[in-house]
Amino acid sequence: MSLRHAALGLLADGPASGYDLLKIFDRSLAFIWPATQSQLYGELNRLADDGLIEVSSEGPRGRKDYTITEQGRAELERWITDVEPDRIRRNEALLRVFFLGTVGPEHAKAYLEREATVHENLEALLQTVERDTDWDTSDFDRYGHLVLESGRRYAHGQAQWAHWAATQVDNLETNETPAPTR
Amino acid sequence: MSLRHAALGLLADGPASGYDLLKIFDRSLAFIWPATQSQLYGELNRLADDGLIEVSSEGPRGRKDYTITEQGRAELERWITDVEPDRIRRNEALLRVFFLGTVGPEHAKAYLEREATVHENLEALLQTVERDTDWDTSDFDRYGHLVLESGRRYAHGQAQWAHWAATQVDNLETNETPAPTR
DNA sequence: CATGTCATGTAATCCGTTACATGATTAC
DNA sequence: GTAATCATGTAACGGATTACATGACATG
Repeated sequence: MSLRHAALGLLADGPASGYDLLKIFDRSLAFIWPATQSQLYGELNRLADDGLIEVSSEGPRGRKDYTITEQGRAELERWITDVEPDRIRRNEALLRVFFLGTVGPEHAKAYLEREATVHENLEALLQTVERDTDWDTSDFDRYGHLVLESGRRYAHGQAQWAHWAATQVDNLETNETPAPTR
Repeated sequence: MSLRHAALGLLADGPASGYDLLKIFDRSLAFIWPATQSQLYGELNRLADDGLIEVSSEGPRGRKDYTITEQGRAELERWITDVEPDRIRRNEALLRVFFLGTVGPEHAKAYLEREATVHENLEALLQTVERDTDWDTSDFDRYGHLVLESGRRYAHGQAQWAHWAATQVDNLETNETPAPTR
């Protein structure tokens, strides 16, 4: 139930509509926790039903501004400090690596070099975002900045790993017991 | 549909039953692509219905050994080389970081140090697995070894990041425009 | 007045998790 | 004979994705 708490967390920074939250999602949380429009609107209704947020004003075009309640703040803190995070890290790109033996060394190396490029591009993108953003406007942005740095390091590390892994392929395929050099 | 291809990939290494695959999952793919028993058995039936695998022998206790078909091998290769991997990387622990401003600097630092510890433990665990495993028995294991190294580097990097992030908290909270030192 | 943006909602489908159910065979 | 392990399956539920639907308001 993380989307629930993501929405709650955004509303802890101030009132907003579903539409507002969606835009914030797309340029921040989406990297770490994507959410679709349907999903968000549904969750906001459920949060309101449960008293964790409430409609604080209604605007034109059916707009509803939500405000977090005391109960909502308590639930958010509980979630952050008392609930052990789920450590599941599904990764389709790494899953494929297990099976690279079935496509032959050339395809395998090409796959790994492509992974390197993808992550180099990601690192470059994150660096651009880092430069072009004012990180000092809210707690949300200040802490978001730390998350971005985590992503940058991850992208950098994965790119390096992929280059290294590509150099290992020939060792693996010739079946000389590898003792791989890190 | 990654579980589908994960099962296909395991069967590319040789025939096995759902029960066998489940055990292999638990000590290899589960880190990157967890799957439950129900899910696997269901998927194997669907793969057989679609002609990508077939029951090659039936043993005691209703055991069914599956073998990958030519069609299945073709589909596996197509998936690895032609299908762009999904890049979604949901991470509940990092999601919480966005909201650390709501719990105060002490809780925030404690949270980040705990993340550091968790990842240090993970790195240690992966190092143990690395030492205690014979990686040279199949292509699956040889390439799995590369995946493990990716995980080890990730755990190491996240731990370092978390320590660094913890040192940044005071800067952020005193609202001195940070210019954080990497 | 037409197009774009704002704004919310519903329905179908798929994937994943949890729990339950059942029975055969092996080892002590 | 009874407990552990082998072995497969079903059902209920919840979360996520995609597609569809609808309409108000603003801009040129």
